[in-house]
Amino acid sequence: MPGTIQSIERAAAMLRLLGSAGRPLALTEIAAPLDLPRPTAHGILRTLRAVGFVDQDRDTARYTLAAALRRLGSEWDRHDLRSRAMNWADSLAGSSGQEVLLGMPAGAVVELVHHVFRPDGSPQRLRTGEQLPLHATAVGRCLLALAPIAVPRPHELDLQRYTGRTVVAVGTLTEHLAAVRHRGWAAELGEHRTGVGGIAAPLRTGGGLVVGVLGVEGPVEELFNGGGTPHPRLVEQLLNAAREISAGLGGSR
Amino acid sequence: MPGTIQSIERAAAMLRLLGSAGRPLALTEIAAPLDLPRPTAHGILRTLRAVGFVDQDRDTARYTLAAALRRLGSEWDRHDLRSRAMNWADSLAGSSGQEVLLGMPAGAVVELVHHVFRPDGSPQRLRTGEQLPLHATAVGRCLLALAPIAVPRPHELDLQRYTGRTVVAVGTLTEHLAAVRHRGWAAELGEHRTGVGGIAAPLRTGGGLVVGVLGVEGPVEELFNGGGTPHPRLVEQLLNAAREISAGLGGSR
DNA sequence: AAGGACGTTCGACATGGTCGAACACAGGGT
DNA sequence: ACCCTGTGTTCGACCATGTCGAACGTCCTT
Repeated sequence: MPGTIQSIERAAAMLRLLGSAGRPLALTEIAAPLDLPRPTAHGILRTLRAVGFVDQDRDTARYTLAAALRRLGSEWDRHDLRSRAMNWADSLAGSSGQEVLLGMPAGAVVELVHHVFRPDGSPQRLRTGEQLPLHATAVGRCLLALAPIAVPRPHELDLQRYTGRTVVAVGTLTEHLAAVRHRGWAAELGEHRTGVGGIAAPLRTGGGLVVGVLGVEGPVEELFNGGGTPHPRLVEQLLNAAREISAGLGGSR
Repeated sequence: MPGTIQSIERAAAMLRLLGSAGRPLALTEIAAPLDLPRPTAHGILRTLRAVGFVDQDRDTARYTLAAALRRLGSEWDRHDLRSRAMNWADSLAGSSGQEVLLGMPAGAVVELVHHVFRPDGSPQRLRTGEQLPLHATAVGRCLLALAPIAVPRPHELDLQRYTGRTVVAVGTLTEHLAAVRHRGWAAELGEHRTGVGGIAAPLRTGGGLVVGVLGVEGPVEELFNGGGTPHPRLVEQLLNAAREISAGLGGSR
């Protein structure tokens, strides 16, 4: 049974030490707890600095963990959510007959991290990476209402008009968001693209934190009945998928 | 000028690759882009797995970034906030003449990551690490109102009574939280400890995310006037310090 | 059954990592 | 001003450790 690579183990121990320290550490404060000679510790730190995992303060010569390590984690968050949700998203497109969107908050927009084509073979464009307005889409509304910390507040948004139906009054939008909070899901009828509507439900991790949103999008007349209410079966399918995905993230609805 | 440690550089490159991949990767999918022979790549992965930075799926043998890397980042978040806020917290204790608390959400409580003594030389105990109830303290109220995603909802809390003034009705608490949202800061008069009150303001990162809370605590009669309203100058000092800390976190009020 | 792809182990070997000695610099004390 | 101490960094001898070709075992496809 082959062993492990000592220098890599030492580097990892160093990163853990820096991660759990309450402040930037000096070389001797790193070498001593790890029982390493100073030049050995210095060589490892120099390498970690070169690869961008550790920063060194120019004046004090003290070392801290670098932001690159944090970025490593959040990039993985995005892909982690995608990999955990895509099977359910695919399945939802099949059962609903509509296209399905998986989104995450990204500043003043919602960014699609996964997109499933409407399964009718019609010509479609892959929308992964697309950024949608928060106020005029169901996925965006869902985040505005249920992840208010992760996105700007309604009055901070540039409420641009996309169609004749787009809500651009803060007061009206705020009322809609209150309804979303009450129901637990969001809806939108032709506000972003004429004739196209959507519904959306939040994805939560443990502790209830909303980290993403699952949405169904399609022609208004297929998603909604005459009174502007989505078909109950469709809402049920959406909420069920969102619930399953959330459970897989350590959360629930 | 000495060089860097090759094996550590290779390990870092591997972590970056796994971090930016959209899915778990097989050994060959890791070795090829890095131009490493498979046994070399395997040795590095085996080590990264041993130190807890990489996970390997038992069935598929594919590799992914491990949660330990994410934890490294969030531990640093705690200490990062502390190091960025402590100067302002110290200064606020000096200008207000009261003890100052710096807290972060921690499940169903707010945990103090920094505590500044009341600067009058009276006997005091260091409270760093102490966990305070969300519903009965100003720092907790602030998180309940302004970081609702990071903490449980009011009706999910165990509304324990600490003094005769503690609010233990969900409805009343919810009204208080609405007032906090309206004002942008929280207050508490003798609800956690008899005769002791506090006020608190949120600390935000870029995007408005509330990640912590700054609070002032002291005798009720020193912080509040007869009508139960905090002295305006004290609120101003608190909000100014919170604003400065938030700016340093890439955020604003 | 044969072949190919891939994860993992083995072990020879050479090179890359280690680390004692030395240097440079800063700060404090006399 | 000089000396001492502490600490970050460099140098280079040396050998231990990391590398990697060959081989093995497993799984999948034809």
